[in-house]
Amino acid sequence: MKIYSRKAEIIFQASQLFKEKGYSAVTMRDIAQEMGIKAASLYNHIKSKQEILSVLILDLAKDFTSGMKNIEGMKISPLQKIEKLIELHIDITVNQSEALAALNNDWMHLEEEDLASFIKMRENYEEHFRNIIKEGISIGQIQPRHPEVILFSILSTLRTLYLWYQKRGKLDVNLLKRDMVAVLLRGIV
Amino acid sequence: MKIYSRKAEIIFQASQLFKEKGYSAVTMRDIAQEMGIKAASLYNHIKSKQEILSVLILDLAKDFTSGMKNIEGMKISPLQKIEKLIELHIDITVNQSEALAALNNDWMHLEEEDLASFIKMRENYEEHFRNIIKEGISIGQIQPRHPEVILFSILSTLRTLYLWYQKRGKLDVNLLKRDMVAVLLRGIV
DNA sequence: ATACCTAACTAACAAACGTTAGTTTTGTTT
DNA sequence: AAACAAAACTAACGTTTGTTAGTTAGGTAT
Repeated sequence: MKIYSRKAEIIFQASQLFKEKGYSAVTMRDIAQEMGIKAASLYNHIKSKQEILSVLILDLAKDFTSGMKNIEGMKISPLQKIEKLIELHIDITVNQSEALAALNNDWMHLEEEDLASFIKMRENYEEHFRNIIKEGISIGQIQPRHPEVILFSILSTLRTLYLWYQKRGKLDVNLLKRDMVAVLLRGIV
Repeated sequence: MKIYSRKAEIIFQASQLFKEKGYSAVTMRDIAQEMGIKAASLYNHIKSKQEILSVLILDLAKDFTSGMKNIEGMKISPLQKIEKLIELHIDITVNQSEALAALNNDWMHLEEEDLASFIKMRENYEEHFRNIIKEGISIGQIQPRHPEVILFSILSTLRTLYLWYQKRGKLDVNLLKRDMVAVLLRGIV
């Protein structure tokens, strides 16, 4: 992870602490200690603790949104789109697991417009995902089960993959993608 | 939810707040307000904020442990055991979603022996689950894929079911069990 | 040298935190 | 009516919280 500005460095260190203990349990003094400086010095680079959370979550949410837009524009089948979405989540898990943890666990600590904007983006993302599933069902490519159950079972696995990916010795990404697609789409029986 | 003692009532109200904002973001004054009393009054019934978390998480962890023990003792196939485990998780989701949220999100805020004891119970639970999967593979009842990937995809879905169950209008439990078993075991394709 | 910017520092603030001590209210039992 | 236990209260404590203000050290450009 190459870091260019002092601000980005702070946000990165903070994200690691957020991942471990959650936003509310991490203090500005914790973050400062990780940087080897005093808490007050952080404010030469960032506006507030809240700004750190906001940058982490909203930037990542935009990545998901643009990833979805990109995949939707492809001329491939619904099932292939779902495969691409699985790969998108895995790439993000591998490269930005700390921000992903914040997005998953601490989004409710965003304030005002940031909170509203995040919720909107998430609803929008799920809506597009659901439509791909529905289309897959309508052309007989996906089993005619409640789309909501399918959407949820895929998303909940992908969203919490970061918890598990680190624990089990960081296996090969391409292998992981293959296995994940197989298990999520074709089941285990 | 029938509540018998004042202490249980406090723990229940606290669990609802923990589910919304997480343990660290909830103050004793928040809990007191929910009870219609002052924060200091809580201490007539509980020892500490930490005790609330400990009761919530460890009691539920014991439910999982005893549920697993019960299912393991049944004279049924590995696949049927997994079905029973899925049903166990769904029952707990429906009846104790608040405690489940605490167990999922705030276990790391347990202290000392409680933390150690929780981690041990969780590792033990996963170990038994994994063994059932492995046995299913060895007798050809489950596809010969990495057991870890199967375990994770099932568990991550079941563990976060509480987030989704409330949102989508509390559908019938038996229907949910049937759909969940179908999607998790037989896939969507 | 001068000025200037970056990034650290010390010191402090007001608010919020979990918790304790001691007291009063409330409702039930004798 | 007196006694008792349960459960509330007020007041306060020592810490920790996010944050601000003003200052200082180190490097770069004029």
